[in-house]
Amino acid sequence: MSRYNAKTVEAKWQAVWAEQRSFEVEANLTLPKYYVLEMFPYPSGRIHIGHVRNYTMGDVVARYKKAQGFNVLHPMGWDAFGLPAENAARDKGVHPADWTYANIAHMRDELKAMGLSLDWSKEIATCHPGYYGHQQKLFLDFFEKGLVYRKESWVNWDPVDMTVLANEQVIDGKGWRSGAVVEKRKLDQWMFRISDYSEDLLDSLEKLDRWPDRVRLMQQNWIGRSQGARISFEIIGEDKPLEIYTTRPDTLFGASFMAVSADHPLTQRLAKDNPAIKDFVAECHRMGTSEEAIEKAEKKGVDTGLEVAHPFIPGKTLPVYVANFVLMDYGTGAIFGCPAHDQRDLDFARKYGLEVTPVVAPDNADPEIGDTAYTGPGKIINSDFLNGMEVEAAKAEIIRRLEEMGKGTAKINYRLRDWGLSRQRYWGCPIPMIHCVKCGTMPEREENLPVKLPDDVTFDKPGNPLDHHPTWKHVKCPGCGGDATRETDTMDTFVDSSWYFARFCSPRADQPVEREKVDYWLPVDQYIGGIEHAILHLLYSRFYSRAMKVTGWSDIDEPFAGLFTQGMVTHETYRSEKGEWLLPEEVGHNDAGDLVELISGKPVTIGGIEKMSKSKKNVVDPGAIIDKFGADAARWYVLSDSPPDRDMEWTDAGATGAWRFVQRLHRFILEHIEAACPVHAPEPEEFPEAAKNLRKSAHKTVAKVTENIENLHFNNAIARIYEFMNALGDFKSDGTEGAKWALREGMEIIVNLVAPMMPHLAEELWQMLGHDTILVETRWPQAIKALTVEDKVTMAVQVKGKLRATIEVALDEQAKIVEEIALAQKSVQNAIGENTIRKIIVVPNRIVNVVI
RNA sequence: GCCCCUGUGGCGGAAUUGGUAGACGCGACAGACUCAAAAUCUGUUGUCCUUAGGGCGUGCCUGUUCGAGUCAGGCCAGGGGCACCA
Repeated sequence: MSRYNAKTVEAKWQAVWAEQRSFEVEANLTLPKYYVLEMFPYPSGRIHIGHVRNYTMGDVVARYKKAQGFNVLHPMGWDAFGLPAENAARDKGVHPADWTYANIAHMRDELKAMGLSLDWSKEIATCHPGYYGHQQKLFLDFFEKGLVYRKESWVNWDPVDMTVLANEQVIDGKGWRSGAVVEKRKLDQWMFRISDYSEDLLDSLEKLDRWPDRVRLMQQNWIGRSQGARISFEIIGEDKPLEIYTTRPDTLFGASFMAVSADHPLTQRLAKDNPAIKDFVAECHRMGTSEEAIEKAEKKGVDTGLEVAHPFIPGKTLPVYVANFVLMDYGTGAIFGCPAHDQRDLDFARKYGLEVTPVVAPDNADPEIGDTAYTGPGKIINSDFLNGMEVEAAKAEIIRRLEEMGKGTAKINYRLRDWGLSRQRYWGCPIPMIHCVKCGTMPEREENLPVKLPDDVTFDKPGNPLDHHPTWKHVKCPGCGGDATRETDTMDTFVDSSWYFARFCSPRADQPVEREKVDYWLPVDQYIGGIEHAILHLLYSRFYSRAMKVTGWSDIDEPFAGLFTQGMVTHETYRSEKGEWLLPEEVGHNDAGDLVELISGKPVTIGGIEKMSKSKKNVVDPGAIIDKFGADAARWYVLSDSPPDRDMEWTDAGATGAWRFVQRLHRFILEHIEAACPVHAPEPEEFPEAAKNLRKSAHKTVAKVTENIENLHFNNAIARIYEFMNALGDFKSDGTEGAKWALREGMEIIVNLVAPMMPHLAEELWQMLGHDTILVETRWPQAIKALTVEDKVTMAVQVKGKLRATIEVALDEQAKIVEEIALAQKSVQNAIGENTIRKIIVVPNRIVNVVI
């Protein structure tokens, strides 16, 4: 018998779909639309299992929705700007564009081999001027509406390579290539005013009811709305007060010091003639720019010698410190320290011998403070007029008093900062601005868009190639026509991915988007991607859709109506003797069974199981899997083994099981087609008992699989299909018309249910079943309700919560009768023994619990 | 450090959302077919008590409940994000 040949069959159906343009769609107001989108990939060179998982999930949804009669938009593109292309240019001497387009070509072939229902006619790449030119247009529109501005902000500076480093390029405070200690440096940078939308971005999370709760929670915490107070402290001997922000004004009587940021104007002024402060500020600037680095550093400070007056305790003064844990970007860049009720303040106070006065007493607990600050609720003590109040009441009262005195006010603060989009790199979208000595910073004229990247660049010098290009930046000012220079910074690649979903609606339009198209297709109905994008990418995209509304490009606030965050695909990490990351295929076992580097035979260290990432090289090439077992088996495997929202560790064993199922289903249809009735035969009047049961099983499966796919529980859908396959295998036909008909029905149903996951095999089987239509144009099966309900149920009988028997009763049987049957069981009687029955709980159709 | 998530057999996981823990798959073991292997098929497979029948069992500890994998509180372990990786 011929075995199923995945390779030829898959190629055959891919050709058919391409020829029939099965997945190319146009906006059509007479049809209900459904927009399925998976996060587009970075063209790193080859697809990895994470992509296979992500795109298979999206494909199942897309094919399922199409079978449900929706007009489905399912596009694909490339997040093609970014650092790795420049690294390749430096390391291998390849031009970033050549490297990127070669990678795209290879990965496109790989994706096509997966048989995804993508509309390839809508493919876009963000590094193409046809894309980024429109991004520049959007930037200019945003600039005109005041959504973009320029501000000095901090970057990681490598003093040896004379270049700006990304956070991931800073390892233990040192540059990854030079090894030099990284400094913070201030540069003029372009910013988006995302913080203007803090409140809206926060409040609108409520409406995103098809987003995972955890993502909404993460965004909520990220935006970080806090209700607090601004308080001004009089600095002794100074005219201007010190403004602070606090979320705990109720602890003001426990204040023992003030702390200001190293970047606070007061600090900068004092540093001029105080070497100790100057040195300390310099030390702070040697810390990285990441919040993690700042939080993990030892809490340190330096006394400025200044003192402030306590607003409520006459004669009491507090010393002012410059401290490394106070952020200039948050609040006012200055705080009061209340060590008893804030851990950082406590660490700091212990280090510098500052006083620790508890002012909140937890109920029935000793307010003695050791090494742990008390941050819980309680009653206020040691605080004059606040004594005896609960924390919340005390906050309100002290703000009222401060307002009376004109020394403070209630203030809502957000943690969310404006989005710095400037990057000092070549391989990104040029910022279309021009600096003129006379006119200042001017937007480029629209007719000059796109501002294209120059091709002739070199990466042999440190710094930004655009900056040392001989001619590119020298232009005439669009205002006065005089000599001027182009902005040489390019945009953060998050900008590219903040509107690509809108561009897909009209990917070849000569403006960023066409209104009718985005009005029809947006928002994305189901967006699928990694949880690692839970905050930044999704938040930036939400901001972008608001900004595009302000500039008239669309009318939606929220770009993604439904979001699904798939778990990451993880894999062990490997390092060579020298500490370099190694790909799994570079690693193997030697004769002695030790893990070694295959080329050199040198030992390999196994690291943790971590998210697959380019930088750690712990990636698996799925090409080999597809080559060996076919795309259908690979798709089936990534869906079957783990719940889609959880992390999945790649193992080779699972793929074999999927492959076996492909064979089993194919063989079953092949061997049983003769035993089934002809295609489109009319339904007979009578069914033998076994056929009735098969039909019940089939229709229950349809109902469950439909529900599972709706909820994206693909692993459960597959388990149900396996169960039905087992039922089909167990079916004994008696040769009657009813049996033949039920067998065909079962076979057709399983082929339909399997189709979104294994589309090639399903098409092939559909044809074998005698159909001359193709499955991608076939409607999803409907479960017959009457066949999905049973008239009998099995109920569990517990005595004192322990299972003692199971009983079979009629569906929705009266509680009294159920009790009788339950108590009649011998094992139940044994368990009850001499005890008296106190109560019997009957949960209909589920369980009986006899309480003794 | 801060925020979020996860923890169930040898393994991936299921559990009608508080109601029979371990569906389905992988692996393993035994058998059938075969000269043999592969493939396929059948059966067994949480654990302990030699069996009948029971005991124990969802990271750990406490609690709520007739009943807890599921809810609450406290721990432990692993993972993700922390604003210039994408």
